Amino acid sequence: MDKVSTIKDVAKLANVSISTVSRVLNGTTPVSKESSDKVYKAVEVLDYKPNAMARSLISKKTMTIAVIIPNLSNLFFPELLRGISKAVEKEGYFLIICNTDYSSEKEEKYINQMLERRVDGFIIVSSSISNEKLTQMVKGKTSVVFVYSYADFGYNIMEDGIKATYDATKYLIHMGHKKIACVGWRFKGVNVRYMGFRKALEEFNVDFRNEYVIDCGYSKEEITNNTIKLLKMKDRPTGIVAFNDDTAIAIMMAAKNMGINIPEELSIIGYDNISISNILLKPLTTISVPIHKMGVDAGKKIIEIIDNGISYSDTYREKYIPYELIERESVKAMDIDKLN
Amino acid sequence: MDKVSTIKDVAKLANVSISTVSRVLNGTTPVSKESSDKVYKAVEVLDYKPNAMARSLISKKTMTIAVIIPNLSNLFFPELLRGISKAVEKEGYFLIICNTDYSSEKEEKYINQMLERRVDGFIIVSSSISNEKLTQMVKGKTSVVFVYSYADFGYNIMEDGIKATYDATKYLIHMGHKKIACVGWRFKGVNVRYMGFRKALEEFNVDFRNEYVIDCGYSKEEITNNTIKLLKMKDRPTGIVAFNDDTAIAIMMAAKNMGINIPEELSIIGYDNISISNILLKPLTTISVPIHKMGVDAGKKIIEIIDNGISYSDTYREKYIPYELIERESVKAMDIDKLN
DNA sequence: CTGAAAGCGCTAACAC
DNA sequence: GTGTTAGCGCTTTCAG
Repeated sequence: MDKVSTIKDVAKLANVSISTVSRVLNGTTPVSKESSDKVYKAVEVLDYKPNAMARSLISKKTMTIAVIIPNLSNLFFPELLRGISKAVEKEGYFLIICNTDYSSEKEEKYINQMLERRVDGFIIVSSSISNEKLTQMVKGKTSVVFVYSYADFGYNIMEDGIKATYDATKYLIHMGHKKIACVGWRFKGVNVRYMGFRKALEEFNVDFRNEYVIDCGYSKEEITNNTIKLLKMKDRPTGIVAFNDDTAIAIMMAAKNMGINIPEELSIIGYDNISISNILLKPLTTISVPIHKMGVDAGKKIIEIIDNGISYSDTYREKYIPYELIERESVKAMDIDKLN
Repeated sequence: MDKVSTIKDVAKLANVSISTVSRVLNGTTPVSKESSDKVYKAVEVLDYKPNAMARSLISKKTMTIAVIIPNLSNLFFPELLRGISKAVEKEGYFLIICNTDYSSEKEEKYINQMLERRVDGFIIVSSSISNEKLTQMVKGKTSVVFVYSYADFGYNIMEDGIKATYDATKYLIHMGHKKIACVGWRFKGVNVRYMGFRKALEEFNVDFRNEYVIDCGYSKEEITNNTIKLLKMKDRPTGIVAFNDDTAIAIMMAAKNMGINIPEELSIIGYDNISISNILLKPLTTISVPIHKMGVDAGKKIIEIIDNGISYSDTYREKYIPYELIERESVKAMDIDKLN
């Protein structure tokens, strides 16, 4: 590899001091045309590129934002990323992506490494770190925006998850379903979706059955295996509330492979409305969340926080993002005679 | 924001010199237990995190790899990213993602900025920069791996695009189609897919019709509009070769909205086999490319190049990646009577 | 307008 | 073992 040239090389070739080089390159102080011409020529000849790290060391700005995100397979995340990326690039910031695989150890590790890199800010998505730890790690130390993370400080973006899942469940109930299962996660983080599910069952007097609660985490494989078990029950559910579309899709595939028709024999409602949910084998009825917009919001917000040095040290939560239930084809109304 | 502490603060608090601090933190030289204990305690108290930039300035290593990628909407790219990310994280590297929106200006800008940041290497995906420019910009200056980019130097990863598209087109021909269109891009970069399409038509003596060539770039909107036009033709094609699955999906949707059934009235073959292609409204017949594996390969390779200082300055192209045609449900065999 | 010099936070000789 | 010193590549006073 060719040796990269430094400001010194440029200065030497242009026959000026390094401060002059710095000045013409940054336009900080007026410089004679003669000098600046010489500098530009030298820069050209040497293909000089200022070292951003040396610069950052002084300016204390890295123009980079760390995105801590649990995975890239669930399309929700790339879509969010797209929004973040769009908002942030416009302002000249760059994104470093840290994939945690839903592991809190990895998440901690990455946050610390990003802190060492002195990134200007963080966007932490679906954090799986405990609140106390999170507080200790980042509160007051850097700018941060949370998305789907239940921190008790900082700026948080998400919709009302309890209500949304409540609505999804209610929808199934109103469609005449009595045997309703949920598939997702139960014990990870604050489980608003599970809470919403329970709430709806309770409120509408639908039997809650523990064997209809599938707590399987986020891996496709686990979801599939557990769903198969669920659908093999003698008394299987007629409707499933999936805690996200990614899960709903896995359930659909499992059902398809078992020869169970959707929605005739099994209704499914998802959550997220990821872009592909309407072009599936059976277009998915789901809770639609403005994913891309959330990304853009998160991106804009983190920059605002960085630029204005706002510190949302105390609890602050954006008003919940609006969501909406989209009816497509994956849920069927139960026959009247089956209603009782 | 709290002031972040430096090695100096630690040294002062621990009552040792900064070199001692550095030594215990890096384990470079033995240090007395007494000193190291004091240092650790001070680090703890001050919550000291070494400044990675200062460190990089000396070590000339940033442990970061820039990924230049045209967009995040086509699922091909997130899937590739996932592979890259997986391979690279294992070795302690981080990814900085640069979204070019298929714009060569943006691409140039980002490459230069990443050069300024002294990233250890680049993975450039689907570059839209000319070969000369690319050579001038990066050749000999940094480590780089290309994916789907037709550079005449460096390490390149891709499959034999001409042959693959030839196979896709041949498949349609063998299924009895005589009126075959292609939808994709024609003039961007080296257009191997278009070449493969033409080659098959020619070889099997199928009429080539210029109005069946839809050169519409990558935007969903353009694809949709152009497809509608194509399908409104009095003498519309019975089969379409889409240059990627993302395009195939847009075509499917357009057809659906026009009330045209797939595959009964229109056959479509895609390219990429992105993960959702088999759970679509109509599972897509497509050319399957090992996307995730390509990502992993790219990640492994760039690290190998960085670590060993290998410089693929001269033309070097990995043996083409294997691909395979996956038959699903989006292509129909034409009736015998229509064969002539 | 321009150069010399200090210093960003750290590592790596170099002495003791 | 440990402290002092010289940079890494750059920006920014401070003189002139």
